[in-house]
Amino acid sequence: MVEKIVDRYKGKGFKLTPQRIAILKFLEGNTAHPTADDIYTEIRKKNPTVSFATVYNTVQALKERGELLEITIDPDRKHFDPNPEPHHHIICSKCRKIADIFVDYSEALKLPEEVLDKFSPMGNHVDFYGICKDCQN
Amino acid sequence: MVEKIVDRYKGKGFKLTPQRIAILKFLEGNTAHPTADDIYTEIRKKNPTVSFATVYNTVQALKERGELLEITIDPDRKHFDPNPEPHHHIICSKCRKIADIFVDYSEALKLPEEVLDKFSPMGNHVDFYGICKDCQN
DNA sequence: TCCTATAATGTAATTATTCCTAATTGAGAA
DNA sequence: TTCTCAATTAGGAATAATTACATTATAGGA
Repeated sequence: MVEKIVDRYKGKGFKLTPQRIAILKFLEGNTAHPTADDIYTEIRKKNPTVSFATVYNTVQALKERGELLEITIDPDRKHFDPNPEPHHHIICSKCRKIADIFVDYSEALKLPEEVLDKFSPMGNHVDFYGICKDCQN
Repeated sequence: MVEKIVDRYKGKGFKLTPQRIAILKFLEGNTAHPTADDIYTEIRKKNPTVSFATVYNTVQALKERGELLEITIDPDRKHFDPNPEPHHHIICSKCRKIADIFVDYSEALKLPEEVLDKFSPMGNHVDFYGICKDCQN
């Protein structure tokens, strides 16, 4: 797994450090939509000196490379999604759990003329709100 | 205008104070999607003693009554929309301006079975991203 | 192995928001 | 109109999330 990560970033102007590798390993295939604090807390278990600054620096660097999405569905904090494929999310209004929605709605999401007169659209994201089964008891 | 506001809230368990009336007046018909700070700054011009706590208390109370929407499209700060009708938004990635989109996409926004197995959806909101004409120069 | 640009760290600073509490006040009851 | 009390206020302190910065360390190419 580390080799895969090394291969992926080798010679791409992305300096691989133990801290970054730890963060990348944690994010790899992670569908839990962690917050910065989630990442920090997890990484600290094995790398107790990693700072928040490094976590934020790294997610920022990944965002700029288009390899990480910043999710704004939760008004309380940012969540991150290491799956950069365009997709959507649903959040449980009670426990704040977030799940992925892999449906391409772009055909349906047409904008009216009066908006197109004022904006050139570049993308979209659908927030769904609901209650998860776990919270319905 | 003040009379309209008084009529609307009279006897509804929502205590009308001068501060709240000032905030309500500012929000009435406001399509600029102000932040808490925008509201605070504006209200302070005529009511220099109003505090942030009052602004937050008031938007919270309005949110709970379903008269105000909290917009999460901007990762940097919350914006508020005094139009409680379900609608969507587009934000300019450069100047952060937000505009309303009055289109009902709910017919198209169906969720796949595997999501419905885990969540009972209650609503949705579409974030559009783009560049506004003002910023294209 | 050496060099250098880049990254990490720790801390301080910012920003956004919430909490706390004593004092005040709106609005219904008398 | 006056009284009463629960709701609301101001203001500052507390919290949380994020960013900035100066210094130190190190990854990775020469």
